[in-house]
Amino acid sequence: MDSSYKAIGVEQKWQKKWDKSKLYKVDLKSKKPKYYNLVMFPYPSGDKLHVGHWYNYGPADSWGRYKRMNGFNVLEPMGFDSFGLPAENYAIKTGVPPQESTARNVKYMIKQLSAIGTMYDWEKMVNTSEPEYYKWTQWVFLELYKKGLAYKKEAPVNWCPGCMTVLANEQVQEGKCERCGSLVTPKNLNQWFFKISNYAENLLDHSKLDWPEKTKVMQTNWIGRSEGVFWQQKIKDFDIKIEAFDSVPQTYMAQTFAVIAPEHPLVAKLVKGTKQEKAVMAFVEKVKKKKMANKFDVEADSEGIFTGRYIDNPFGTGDLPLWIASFVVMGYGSGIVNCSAHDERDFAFAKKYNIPLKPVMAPADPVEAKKVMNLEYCYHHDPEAIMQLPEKFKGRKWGEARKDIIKYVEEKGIGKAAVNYKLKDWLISRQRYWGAPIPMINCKKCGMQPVPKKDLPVILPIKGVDYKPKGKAPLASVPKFVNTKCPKCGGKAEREVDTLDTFMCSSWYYLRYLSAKDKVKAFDMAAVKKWLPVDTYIGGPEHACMHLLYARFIHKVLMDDKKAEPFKRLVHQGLITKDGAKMSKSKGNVVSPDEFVAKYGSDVFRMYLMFMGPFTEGGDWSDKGITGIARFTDRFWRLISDENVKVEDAVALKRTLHKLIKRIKEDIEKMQFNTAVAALMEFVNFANKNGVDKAGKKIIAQLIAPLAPHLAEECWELLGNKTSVFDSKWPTYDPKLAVDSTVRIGVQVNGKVRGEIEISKDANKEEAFKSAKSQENVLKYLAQGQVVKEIYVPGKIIGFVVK
RNA sequence: GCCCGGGUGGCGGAAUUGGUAGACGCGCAGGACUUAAAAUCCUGUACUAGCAAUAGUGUGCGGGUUCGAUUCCCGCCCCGGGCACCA
Repeated sequence: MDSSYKAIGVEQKWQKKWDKSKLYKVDLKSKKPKYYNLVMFPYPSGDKLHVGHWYNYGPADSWGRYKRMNGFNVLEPMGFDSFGLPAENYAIKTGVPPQESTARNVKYMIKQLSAIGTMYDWEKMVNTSEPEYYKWTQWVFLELYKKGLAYKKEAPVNWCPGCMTVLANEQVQEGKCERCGSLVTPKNLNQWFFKISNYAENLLDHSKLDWPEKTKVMQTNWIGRSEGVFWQQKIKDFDIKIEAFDSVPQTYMAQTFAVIAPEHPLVAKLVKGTKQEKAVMAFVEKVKKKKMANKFDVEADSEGIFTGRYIDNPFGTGDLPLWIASFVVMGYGSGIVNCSAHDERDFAFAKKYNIPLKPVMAPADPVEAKKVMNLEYCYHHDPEAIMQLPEKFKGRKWGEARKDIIKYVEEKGIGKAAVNYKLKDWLISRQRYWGAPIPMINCKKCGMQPVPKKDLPVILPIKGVDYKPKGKAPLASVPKFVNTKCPKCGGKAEREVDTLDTFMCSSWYYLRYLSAKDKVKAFDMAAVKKWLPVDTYIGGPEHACMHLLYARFIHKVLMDDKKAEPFKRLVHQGLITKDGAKMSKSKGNVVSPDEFVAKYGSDVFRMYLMFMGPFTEGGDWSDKGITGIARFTDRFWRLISDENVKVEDAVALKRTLHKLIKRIKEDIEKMQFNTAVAALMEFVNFANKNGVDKAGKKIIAQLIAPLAPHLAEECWELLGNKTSVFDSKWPTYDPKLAVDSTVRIGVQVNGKVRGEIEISKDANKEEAFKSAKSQENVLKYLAQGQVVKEIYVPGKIIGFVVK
């Protein structure tokens, strides 16, 4: 008789049953404790799901199933982040409207996702490119606009003169357009921003979050908080006040020059009509081009030019010549920096252009101090350094004097204590078609007006759109879309033709799942209060500084609570590589799960991925071991379906089962699915020798259920159950039974293992040593000298020290 | 350059409040069943020596602490990821 497990048929059978019985439909109002198990939603490309998708969704689903069996009402939704460039590029190439290709891809992807055997509640699905979704994305924009967090300003974009369009950073390769190869140039455009920088301080607070340390550190560094002062100063002969940020204000007496960023708008004004104007502007152009082409080398291209202007030095140490320096970052601080001898870059710059330097601190060691004062090298970042100047702080330690110096410069009015961040405001407008239109209207009379919320959504037109870029956003080519009435005065007005960054769609979707069909509001606050924060959010670490930061920001704004957090526990799945490289279409190394799933079934494939190693670490793909899991699955099935198994040792079976329940629980809680699978294998090996009763079979069917849902259902049914194993209660264990009564421990002499004894788990010292000394091999080594120390750690080790 | 991870058999990996390193699986070798093969089952498998008992070596490298170190400390090397002129 062929008793082997027929995975394919069984899996289809259960997927149909689950579907029909609506097993995974979630009642959001249920009284059961809630559990929001969220996984980052995918972009619906037309490609098949690859191993990476499975590695993400399979274990995430196993986790949800485990929580469900532990009595939680688990919400496990799925949706599609469907706006974005690939569909638009496809449209440009083929003329197929993104609406069509996207709808097709979504349909295809739902089918594939279902084949994994996940418990998604498809009734709650969201699709960000559908009007019923992006209507509310627009609504979110208007909320931010209302709160004064959305504004417009000029900002540079990557412009491809060949394609006549704006390029995303990743479309620029070595300064050239990735498609046509034209040299990309900077172009200033008036664009929309969100004031995420207003929330910098709140976003730094990770105290309520159970996130990987690495991710929190990445966000912290990204936000880049820095304490210091803004020097208050003016440019000589001009009525222009300028600030300069300084995180090391102790240098104030050391400042001998100042530098300004080449891109700074003041530059042209400062040199206008002077004899150096031409040279300066040429220099500025040169640097700008280099920076835009991403060809800027920090070391090699550190250069500058004197503006001919001076900063009215407020420190009484003489005026500071103002130079343009290529290394100054425009977007940080004010784009102007006061320079001193105690900064590596400033030091090198001054040496290069023969600008005088004046050290004000030195090491305690007099020989080194002399070198520093003679400018032999740049000395910095040492809090133990001794101040040499000015008189007021002379002799004090540099690190310690800092706060008094800040106090002093504030009193003198030459500086203001301040905190500065690297985090820049979020640029949300895109000169693209396939995105949510920005709901704003430009009226010549009334200015920029928000679209009234009752008029949402601003529908993205399908007909008459020229996807091919012609120098303007594609929507500008649709007069029907552009021409509208001013909501304020009723006169002729024009719509905003830019669309929203897709990160905006994904920064609030977890709220929409809770009320996907709601026609009157973006999200149901009662449901949000009940279901948020998301209990576990699973997704790739590449989103640490973009999506995860944006979502936290938007959440705080929408909740009107700067402390609100959307995602409580965050888990990053590891990356699956192929021959050490990230899988990608262009490299042609994408591994498809299809042939494996067709051969072994989705349970085996899922378990194999989990068995490969720790979930958070990923690994290099190899199909070498999948037969091991297939064998295990067969063995498992045979064990369950064999009715003639005799139990040899009932006590041992009981203890082994309780130990197993404990291990599986602990492993799954830590998302170490690999060791959970190993534990089940060990049990099957044990049961094949010792036998297992029906009660035991039921337990292992439950334990394997999160990892191999179809197999578990089939076993569960075979064992006489009429309802789903996922409606059964997760087995519990008795801690007293989950340990062995005896243990095998090693016996060491001088740290080397010389024997092994089996004794009762909590045997006393005498018993243990007696047993140890009954070992011939141990005695041999003990006889080599005097026993000076005896060590006994119950359940772990016996040790003797012999001299 | 700076900040995180990580380095364990032929391979994927297991084990860390310091306590028998290598669970589990793959692969390999031998055996059983079979006319044969596949499938399945059993046995062995870190390396070196030995028939074996056993001994020596062994968790990237070099030191240290300890009765005992994959685990703790110091100094390096290599791999992966992130940031990268942030004054």
